Amino acid sequence: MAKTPSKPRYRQLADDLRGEILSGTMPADAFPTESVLCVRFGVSRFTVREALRQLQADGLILRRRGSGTIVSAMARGGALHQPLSNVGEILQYAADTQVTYAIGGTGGLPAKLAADIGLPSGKGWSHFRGVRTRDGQAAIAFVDAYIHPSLADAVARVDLTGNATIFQQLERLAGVRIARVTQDIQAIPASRDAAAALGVRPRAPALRILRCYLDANARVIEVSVSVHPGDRFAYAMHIEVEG
Amino acid sequence: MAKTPSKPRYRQLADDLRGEILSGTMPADAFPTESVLCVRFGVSRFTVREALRQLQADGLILRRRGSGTIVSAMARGGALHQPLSNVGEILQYAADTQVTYAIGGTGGLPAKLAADIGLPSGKGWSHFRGVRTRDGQAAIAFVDAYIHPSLADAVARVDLTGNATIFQQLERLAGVRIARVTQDIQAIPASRDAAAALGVRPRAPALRILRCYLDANARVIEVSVSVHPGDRFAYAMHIEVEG
DNA sequence: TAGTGGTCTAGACCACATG
DNA sequence: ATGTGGTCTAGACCACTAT
Repeated sequence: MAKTPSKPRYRQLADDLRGEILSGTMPADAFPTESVLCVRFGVSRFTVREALRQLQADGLILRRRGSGTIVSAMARGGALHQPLSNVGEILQYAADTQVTYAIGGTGGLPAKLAADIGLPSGKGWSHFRGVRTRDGQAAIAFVDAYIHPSLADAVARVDLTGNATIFQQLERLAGVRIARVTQDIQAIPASRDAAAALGVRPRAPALRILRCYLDANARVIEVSVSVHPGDRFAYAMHIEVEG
Repeated sequence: MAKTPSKPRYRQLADDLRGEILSGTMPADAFPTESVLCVRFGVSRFTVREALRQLQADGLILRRRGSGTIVSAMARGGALHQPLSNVGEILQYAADTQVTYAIGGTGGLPAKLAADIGLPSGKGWSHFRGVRTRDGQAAIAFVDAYIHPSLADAVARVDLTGNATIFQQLERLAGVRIARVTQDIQAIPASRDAAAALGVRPRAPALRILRCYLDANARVIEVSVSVHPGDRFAYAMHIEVEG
């Protein structure tokens, strides 16, 4: 046997249902009732509701008290929009993109960046700089990443080319676990460096996403600044309103 | 008695704890245990966990199996960042901002906008155009909003000045309930109209947020396009990584 | 080992939408 | 009136962290 991390049952159930929805097996207007799912899968209502909560957060289903559950129209929607924003996926549009990093040495955080996130500049942060592309097309992101000094040994083993994000590699190499990510999104004029890397005019409108990756103790493990060309990149998300 | 919407107990509990956290009454490193909260508030563990789930989604607390619950460092953080992103609040930074709308008549959705969201242009959509300001300071948003034709009668009663969002008013006036909001965030050059309203150069970097407000049946009730000046506006959010 | 949060059960009552 | 999803209880066992 391979390793079996023993997924919780509600997650397994959610995965099953997600498969049925995305493959089109599930009729859009006749999603099973909670009680039906209970008997069909032999689990309690708690487990069913926990699974459905995940699917709802993923934007796959809509639920209404008294009325029932339906499959979201967008879930089967065509190729244009893919507004699926798993809490995890939102960070790893990496699946079909590739990145190439160069090592930028170690030092303190840039003063302006440190001020923005309310951290001392410090010293010993590892710096990477890279470009993310999609299928060999034009670049979609110019990225600066700064890794906490305590992870310097893991940094030496980071793969500089591929499609994994740095924080994913850190989780594997250094045994840290990211518990929360903060994002700060702003429109800025592209810097000379970014413009050159992205193939746009200097000062062209660009989307800057400043991310802080926190571990379970609220310590900042990584800080990244992604600059995206305004005409080639949009950040899609959706929000469920409280029931 | 005034109306008592009878909030669920887990929400009441969440509000109480949120108050303690934000006021600083709660010691950051000694957040009560689930079992302690059960006896202190006389509720079951389910109710406590449901409340804590809300606080966690709001970014106020961090939880770890075996270890316990702690108050997020940012929760007491200074004035600079206020990364609180209630699922609901994320849309209504309206609390301390004011808006002034003008009626733009009725008609079809602009062709380009309709194409972006995959909707037919249609006809009979009500159009508003306005500016949102913060405390009389410079404008922070130039907004175009389009309301679904079926709500035309409610539109006539919309308050054009104040700090409520249009979709909040529609919920009250037309009895519709917004179940989901999709957002599409992009950097664009400010149009002439937007630049004039926001007091920036034409073609200056601006943040465009395209929102679709969906009801429980996944019907698009409202479409809004907000243009924010890049140098005065940042969109802050945070993401909890799955446990 | 003791205590934490994570998963799960088997019930119950309620608010709400639909026929 | 029936059935839906939303709230809530009182238990239980488990995985994990800390000591």
